[in-house]
Amino acid sequence: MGVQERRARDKEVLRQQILDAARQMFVEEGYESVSMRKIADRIEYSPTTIYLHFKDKAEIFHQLCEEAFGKLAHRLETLRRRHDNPVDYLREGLRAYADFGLKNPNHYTVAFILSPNAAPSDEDGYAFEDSLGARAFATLQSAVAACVEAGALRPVDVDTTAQGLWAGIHGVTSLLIVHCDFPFVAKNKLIDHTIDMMIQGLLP
Amino acid sequence: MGVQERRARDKEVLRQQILDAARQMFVEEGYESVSMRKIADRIEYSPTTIYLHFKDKAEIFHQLCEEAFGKLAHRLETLRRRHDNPVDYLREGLRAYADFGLKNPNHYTVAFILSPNAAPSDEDGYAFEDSLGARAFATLQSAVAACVEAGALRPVDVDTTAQGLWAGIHGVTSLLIVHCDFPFVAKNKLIDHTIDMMIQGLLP
Amino acid sequence: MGVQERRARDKEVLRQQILDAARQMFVEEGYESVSMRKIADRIEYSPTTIYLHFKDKAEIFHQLCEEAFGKLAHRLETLRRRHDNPVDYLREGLRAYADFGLKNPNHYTVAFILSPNAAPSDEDGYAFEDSLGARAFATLQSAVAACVEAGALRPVDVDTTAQGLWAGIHGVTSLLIVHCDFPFVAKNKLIDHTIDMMIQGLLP
Amino acid sequence: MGVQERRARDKEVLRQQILDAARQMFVEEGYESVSMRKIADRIEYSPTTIYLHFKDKAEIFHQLCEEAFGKLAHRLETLRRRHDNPVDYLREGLRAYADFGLKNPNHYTVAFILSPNAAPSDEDGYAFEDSLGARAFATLQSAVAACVEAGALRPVDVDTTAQGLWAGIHGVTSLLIVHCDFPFVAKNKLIDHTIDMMIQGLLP
DNA sequence: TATGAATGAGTCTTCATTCAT
DNA sequence: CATGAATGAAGACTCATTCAT
Repeated sequence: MGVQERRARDKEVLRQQILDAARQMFVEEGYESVSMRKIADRIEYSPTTIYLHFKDKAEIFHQLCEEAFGKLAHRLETLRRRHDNPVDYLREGLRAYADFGLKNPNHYTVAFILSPNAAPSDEDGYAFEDSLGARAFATLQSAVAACVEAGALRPVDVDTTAQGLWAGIHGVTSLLIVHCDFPFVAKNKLIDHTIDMMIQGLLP
Repeated sequence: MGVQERRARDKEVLRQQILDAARQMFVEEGYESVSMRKIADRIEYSPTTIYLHFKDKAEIFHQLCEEAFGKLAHRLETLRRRHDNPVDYLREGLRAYADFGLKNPNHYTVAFILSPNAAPSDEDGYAFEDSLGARAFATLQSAVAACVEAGALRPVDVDTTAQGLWAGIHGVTSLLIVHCDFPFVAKNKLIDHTIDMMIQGLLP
Repeated sequence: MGVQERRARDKEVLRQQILDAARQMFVEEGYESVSMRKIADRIEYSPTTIYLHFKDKAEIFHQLCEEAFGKLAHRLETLRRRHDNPVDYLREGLRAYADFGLKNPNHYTVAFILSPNAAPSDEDGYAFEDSLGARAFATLQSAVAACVEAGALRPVDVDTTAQGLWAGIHGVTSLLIVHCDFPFVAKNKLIDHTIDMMIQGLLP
Repeated sequence: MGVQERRARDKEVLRQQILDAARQMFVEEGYESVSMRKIADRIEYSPTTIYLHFKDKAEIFHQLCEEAFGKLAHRLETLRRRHDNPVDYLREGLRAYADFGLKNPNHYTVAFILSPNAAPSDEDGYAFEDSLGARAFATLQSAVAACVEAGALRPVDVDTTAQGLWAGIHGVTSLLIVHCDFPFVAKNKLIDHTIDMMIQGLLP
């Protein structure tokens, strides 16, 4: 029995090795330029072995996305439980989103910056709607709704506003990650200012 | 001498033919999926011929990017001349930026979305800072400055604000390009709302 | 001992499962397209397990061929017992031969149509002469001899005639199998006509 | 000018080298077992080079078929011009068919024995009906028709009879080629006997 | 100037098979 | 008896690129 357990653990370890290598490489080189061979080389296994763990390249990619989405969704949900004031939660949620991205730039890049178009997901019908990404976004959306209902924000359209806020915070996050050489002002200052600017514009 | 001139002209014509074909194909299929052979097929020349005009695929692409950013910069500068009210100009400039991205999704992707590390250009990476893209950003920056000086905006920090606005508009633009499967509200609505939200938050 | 027996029985059952799955797949997809993995998938065992029962793919196939030819030989011998009139038997035997081929096209193809050199069996090539296929041919030969002895056919050379008849019936069978896209007249009509033509030409 | 000519000749030579190698290998190993790599190895060129001359493996195969069909059709048509008596022509045509196969066993094998199913010919819609093979068969068909019209044969169905005759002669030919180890009676004897048997059975 | 021929390296993926368990 | 993990070799095919002409 100990044998089976160790095997399962070994398998999981290798699976994670593959995912780690792939995530890093996708970020470094982009989806198309990463090949199964290169991933295999990096982890020092044969290409065939990868196919024992993942159906194909697209599956690896999608798995990485879900992983990142899941982490983020979890964090946002945890945060919500800690806040009574909806606007505070909105602000903190956006802040947490950016922090998550900056602390997990590889995960963030794969899930949000690289095109899902990159991974064709043929018949699979990998739909953003069904993913954990959608769940993360839903959290934001309901936060906006709560604010509007509470009269804490102008009576704006909830969908549009939620998407606009997401766009804004994604913008800062991705610029800071991708164009890390650009002479940005201090990260925190920029993030806070951007959030302020948006929320300020939504107040009654 | 007439002969030499005609030759030079012919050469330039073919060069443009290549760029035209490539531009269209990059938009349609993305950088990685376009091959020299396919470009050659499209213009009905041999692949070898392309190498007489461009060092490699990256050079073609780089050229197209500069071309596109040049247009953007030019457009922003033109816009400026048409606007007296600095806030109006700011709004229109941001709008033009987003429009540009949506019309040139692949150029935008390579220049702004993807990591410069991942960028295909051979030796040096596509350096955003040196490009015409930087010139476009400078225009935005001076627009913000103008607003503040005119008292049309709160006395915010110009750099931070300009970068925040850029982040916001980049966020919408890139989300719309990359996550085109996401059920966004109407593109124009989302863009306008995002711009409004930010500028509203900056008014005195 | 009961345990050993049950084990032996289980083993035989699995062996038959493998053969059944393989037989069907060879018919459906052809020799080359069937892989050990696919067979294993079909019977829901691991690929490795198959190797406990068969040396390799060729052995499975060889086994299936012998099985099939055994059936053909058996059928021809059964037919013989049912017929008094030697010419009737000859006719029915040829008919049965063609039917057999059309029902087992892949086995027929490997055993009779393809070059023994091309045959997949490892070391020695699938030796027609040693197989049950040879036994089937022997039956045909003796049927011709019986006809001639009975004066039911012209006093032709038995060997030549048997080989000619075999050639003829093999011709129809293999054409129908291999050139299945050719606009043949109805299969049965063609087979019957060919048999008629040949036997008619042998009558006194 | 001489340069262009030599180039064209060189190209044709290489093309033939490829075809020759492929034909032999298809005969020796069967369609599936022959790979582009192996062909390339045999002619000592890189695999890529083959793709400069043929679209894919199937195209090579089809080309080989057409080549063989064409030769045969040509021979049959030449023969027809030499014969007045339709039954004589029929007999000689069948004889010529067998001779062709025995003298060009590789061509014959590829075109008639190996399955056209082997070469999938996807969208191409490679139809036997359009091929030179159809032309060869048409010659046989019209020979039968001529015999029947002239009253030299029984009033049999022309299509069925032509196909039956083809089947018969193909049977001898292919057996003699493929099972060259089988203790057949003398080749000519067997061929003649088979033809006799069939034609005899068709006489009035 | 333009090209046809050629290639080596690379793409994803599947194969039959082995080995330790 | 059965298997999960692993692999080296091979499959068809495409790539960017070079070289002689």
